[in-house]
Amino acid sequence: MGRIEYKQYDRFLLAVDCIIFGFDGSGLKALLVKRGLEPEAGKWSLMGGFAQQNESIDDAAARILLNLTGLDKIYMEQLYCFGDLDRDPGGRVVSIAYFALIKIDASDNDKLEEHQAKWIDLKKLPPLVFDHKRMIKLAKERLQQKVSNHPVGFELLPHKFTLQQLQALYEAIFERSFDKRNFTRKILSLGILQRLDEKEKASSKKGAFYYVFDKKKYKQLESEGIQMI
Amino acid sequence: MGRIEYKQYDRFLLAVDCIIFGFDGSGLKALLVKRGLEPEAGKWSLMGGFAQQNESIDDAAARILLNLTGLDKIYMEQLYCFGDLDRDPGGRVVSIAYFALIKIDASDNDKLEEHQAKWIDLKKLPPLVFDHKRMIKLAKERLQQKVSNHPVGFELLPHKFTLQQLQALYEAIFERSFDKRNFTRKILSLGILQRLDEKEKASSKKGAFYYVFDKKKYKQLESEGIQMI
DNA sequence: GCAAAAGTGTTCGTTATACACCCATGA
DNA sequence: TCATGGGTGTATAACGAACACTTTTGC
Repeated sequence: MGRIEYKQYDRFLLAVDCIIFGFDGSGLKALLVKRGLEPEAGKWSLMGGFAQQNESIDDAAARILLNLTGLDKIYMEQLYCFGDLDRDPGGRVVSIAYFALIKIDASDNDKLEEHQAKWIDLKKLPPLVFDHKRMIKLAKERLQQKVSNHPVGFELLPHKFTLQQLQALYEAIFERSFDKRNFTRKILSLGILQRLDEKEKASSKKGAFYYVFDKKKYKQLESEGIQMI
Repeated sequence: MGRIEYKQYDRFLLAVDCIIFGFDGSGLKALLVKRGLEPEAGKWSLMGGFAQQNESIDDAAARILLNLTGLDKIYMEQLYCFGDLDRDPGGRVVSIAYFALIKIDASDNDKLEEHQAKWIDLKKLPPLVFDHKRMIKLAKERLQQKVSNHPVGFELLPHKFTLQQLQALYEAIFERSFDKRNFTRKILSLGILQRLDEKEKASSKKGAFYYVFDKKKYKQLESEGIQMI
């Protein structure tokens, strides 16, 4: 069985664009770069690149993320394939968008500078090339949906975090506020948080307990379908 | 701004594969064809084809669906992009899967025969080429999710239908049974069904009222986020 | 001792679930 | 008149939403 059967069909450039989310304690942020390629070079853009024949699309996405952030083994999920005729004025390019969740201070600053990358609050997005704003919008909706049913939000927080940080994250993702008592009760009742003896003392005199996410307990629940919010 | 900037990058064959769902009153069905192309010609397969440069990916999906069923303006949604290296032994092909919901008796039978297409119960799937079984599995999960929040199930039923038909559809999609009284109350409370004066008399002596889906009422609710099940 | 954030319970309304009988009709 | 599927109500449990005060401690 050869690899020649399909030669008469059209071939496409495949871009992979990454919506990289981060959280710094206040707003939800996306990591944007200054586009290095014509057309539209110098404009704000998602980090992207072209897929190569010798890698899967998932691998291409991981490569592009690694290239920008120096990070590996990151939570990443395919978002959508954008295939409109005229989405890229530089040519017929079909783009497969991925979204990633990273700890905002874990990435390699030298690499970020290389690409003139910046964390930009989702509420203050500058004009973006092509259909990248639409991609971010869709990614945010998917993140909301995802985080409602799966504890992926922890990917955006430091290893240990306070309940207030967690709540601030949810409030940033959903752009609404939650009642502190209800939120705490709900989250703790899931049984996937483990309280440490250690307290965060920087932001209050009393100090707030740190928690860590207990992946083992979560895995038990995952199959049953968890309701986070 | 020319269309030459990207010429040094790899190009890909893009397949579009359609998971076409139908419902015949008992089980949930998928429309499968005998593959007409090497490799694996003659094996059961999803209906698919290659995308062309002069059409959007969405248009390619619509073209492929039309080609098989003769149907147009069908509920269709992009499912996922499958991009593993070795998913198609005939070559490096990235496939974008779409799922469609059609009324099972609306399609053009001549066209179905041309492609040796058959409606096959999802619980009795034969071996399928490539990763098509995985595509169907994912499509079913997405359908369940979709139908929980949006009244797309109506796309699978005749224009007028009884509550029992609707319940049977939901039971087929979710592979579980619902309590008749609770189901009826829930569905009617949404206010998107309109009862006709007409009854279906074939399957009972008393006869069951026909309902139609009131799209206008639904559109009002849609933005708020509806909870179907 | 006071300012500032942490932590904690109760009430109420809504929603989901479980469950069984009468109705209308054609044969 | 009886067999068949159609149609309907109620009681209980679970969950989500609203709401305010006490605790700790560094200054």
